[in-house]
Amino acid sequence: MSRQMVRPGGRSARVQASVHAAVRELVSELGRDALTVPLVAQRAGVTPSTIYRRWGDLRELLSDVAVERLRPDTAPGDHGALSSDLTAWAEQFLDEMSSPTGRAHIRDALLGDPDGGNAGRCSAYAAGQIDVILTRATERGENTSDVETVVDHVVAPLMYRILFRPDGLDAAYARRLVEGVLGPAGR
Amino acid sequence: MSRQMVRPGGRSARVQASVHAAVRELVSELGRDALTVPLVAQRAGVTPSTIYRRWGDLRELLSDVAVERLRPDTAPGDHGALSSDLTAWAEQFLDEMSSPTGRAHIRDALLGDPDGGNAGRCSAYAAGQIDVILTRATERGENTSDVETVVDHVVAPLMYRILFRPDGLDAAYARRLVEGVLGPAGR
DNA sequence: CTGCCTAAGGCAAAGAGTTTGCGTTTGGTG
DNA sequence: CACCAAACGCAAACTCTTTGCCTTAGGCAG
Repeated sequence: MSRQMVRPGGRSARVQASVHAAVRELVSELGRDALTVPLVAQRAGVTPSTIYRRWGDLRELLSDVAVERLRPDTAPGDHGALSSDLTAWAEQFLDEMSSPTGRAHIRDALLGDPDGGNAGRCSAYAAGQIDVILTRATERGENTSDVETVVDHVVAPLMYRILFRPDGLDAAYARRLVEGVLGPAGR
Repeated sequence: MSRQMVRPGGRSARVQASVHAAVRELVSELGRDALTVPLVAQRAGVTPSTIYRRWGDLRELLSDVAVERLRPDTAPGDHGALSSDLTAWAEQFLDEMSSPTGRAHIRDALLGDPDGGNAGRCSAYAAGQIDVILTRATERGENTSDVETVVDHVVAPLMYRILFRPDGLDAAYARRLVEGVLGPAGR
């Protein structure tokens, strides 16, 4: 239902853009909890029924918007070595995701997502970033792990704690996880 | 708002029990998506406003019920060795949690949970079970990891994949995770 | 370029769920 | 036993959601 095969151009695209923009504006103005479909519709200049028909309900709409905001907008930085690349990425990931708005986006993405497609997309974003880092390391001739291992040892613990135990998370924990997967010496 | 300091006995307790029971009945009869607050209220023999005032909304109520169902009802089995105890527990955990109803409970518990209290409770359940297993191993004289390590290396990957990538999960994966944390030889 | 065809949106009424004020019941407590 | 406040029931007001019907406007074939 989300990321639907809308007609690619014209009115459909305009409506989608305007609704997404309305959601972003209203979230920052009134806070996430104050949103309602009629409110978003009014700001976007459409009728509520349009939103209900396209997205089903508010949660799916928020899920759509959340996934977009979770998409990385830039390739991970190149610091010259696998261990620093991965550490920097993990620290930034934790920082972004563990903030109140980051957590809200993750929850939204997970929630309004009957088929799990949006959650899968989030996971793919992270895996993609890690793949870039590992590929770069391989090209340097470094000895790398594979993506799945890094997902299991770094992304999963970070995400688990963000979702289930938001307390006591800091950059040092992220660094420890990266050390754990590469070996203490940076391998 | 959930797990509130309700008056421990009398009517409040009866209402809570009857509402929880109504949720469980209706979920199994009509499916989770068909639930509404008025429906639950009718079955429970209370008025909708009672539910709204005690739980806030349907999601928080479902979160409450879900957490109860995620609570382990029995101590982890004793198979005589750490590696078999942990493997059996992980396999069962994956099996229960990755089923459609298990996933639904996890999602419900996470979703209707503004302050994260319910999610923390879920995590504590798993940590408690692992602690029992590790303590037993220590008493046997086995060389054990600590709970946090097992959470990071076993629970977190399982949960991450259940939530974000529900495909391709099987008992072998759970076994591999346990081997990873104990060492391939069972340590 | 023109004219169909259909997906998508607008509108408005009907339906359903949510919120709230007020009076009553009922545990807890001195 | 008497009091107090939490919790509940009731019902009205309100908001959100759903739905049928009509109009608009992309896309596409001729």
